[in-house]
Amino acid sequence: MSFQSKEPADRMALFERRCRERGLAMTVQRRVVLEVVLARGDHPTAEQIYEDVKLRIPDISRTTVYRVLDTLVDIGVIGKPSHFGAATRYEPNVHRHHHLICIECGRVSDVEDDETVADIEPLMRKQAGDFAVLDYSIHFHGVCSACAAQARRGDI
Amino acid sequence: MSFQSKEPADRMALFERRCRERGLAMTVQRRVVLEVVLARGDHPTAEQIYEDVKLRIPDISRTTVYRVLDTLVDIGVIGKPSHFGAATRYEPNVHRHHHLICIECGRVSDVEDDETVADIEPLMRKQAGDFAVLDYSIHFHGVCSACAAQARRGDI
DNA sequence: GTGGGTGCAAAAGGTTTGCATAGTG
DNA sequence: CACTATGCAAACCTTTTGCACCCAC
Repeated sequence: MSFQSKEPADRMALFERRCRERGLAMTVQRRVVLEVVLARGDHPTAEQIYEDVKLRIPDISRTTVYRVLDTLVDIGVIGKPSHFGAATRYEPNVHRHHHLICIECGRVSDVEDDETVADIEPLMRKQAGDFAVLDYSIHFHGVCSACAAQARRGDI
Repeated sequence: MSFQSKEPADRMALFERRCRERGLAMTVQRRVVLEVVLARGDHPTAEQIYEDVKLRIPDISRTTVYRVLDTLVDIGVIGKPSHFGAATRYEPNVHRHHHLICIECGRVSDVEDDETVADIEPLMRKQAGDFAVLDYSIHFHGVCSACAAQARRGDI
């Protein structure tokens, strides 16, 4: 598990390295979008990033911001919080439970919380600080048995 | 922490009770949308639910499905997995970390994982089963200090 | 009968795509 | 100079809103 420094300068160096490795052009747009994301401490949406970038590149297009963000996530220089995809999902389960999310096929399945609660309860208190934690939900990312079997058969 | 049975019959009884308590009409649409969500073991999108419901109520409108789903979540008879909202978000953080999500203002902040990993590692293995867990991320839901302060001042 | 619920159509986000142009390596 | 990345416009997908009609209570 390689820890990546959050220092903008280091991250920018990582960005340049990754671009060279993959033969990607280091355009002004990519550089500025990355700088903007690093400069914000929060979790901005594409639109918020677009607004910030426009201050420095007034003629940039929204499309470019979307494409650049995708690229930056692909090469691992910025992150994208775990999401179930574009559309809202619904589920029969109304009590505390967690999710297994297959990174291959996207299928989501439930994990009951049961005795796990005991493991996390102290963590909830610890993480609280000045944030009052009321509940939590864990997203487990991995490969489901179906996709693993498929990969084993060589379909990759 | 009240545990709600997932048995369709029980859930339907709960639905009827909640509707009566709140003076909500028990329409065919609400009943069928609920039945459809309970009948599916997965985490369907509104569109998938709409398709299923249309088999039984061919003239139902998409709008109604959206509105009914909202209502069913409100009265707690179905769930909606934790989501950061409509738009995709991006973040500087690329290593394992978790999120505090304020249920009042929607602001998201990071929680470093650090020693927490040790607490969860056995859980990752335990939950695995035939699902190969590669990573996980915890969403903590609660009230941030700013919103708590605001509530204390009576702005609720 | 009355008020909340539904259906329709239109609009409002958010994101993606096709194609011509511009800029990087 | 070649090829990739960008910009524009239009399309697409998901969700919300306003308004008239309908039906459960």
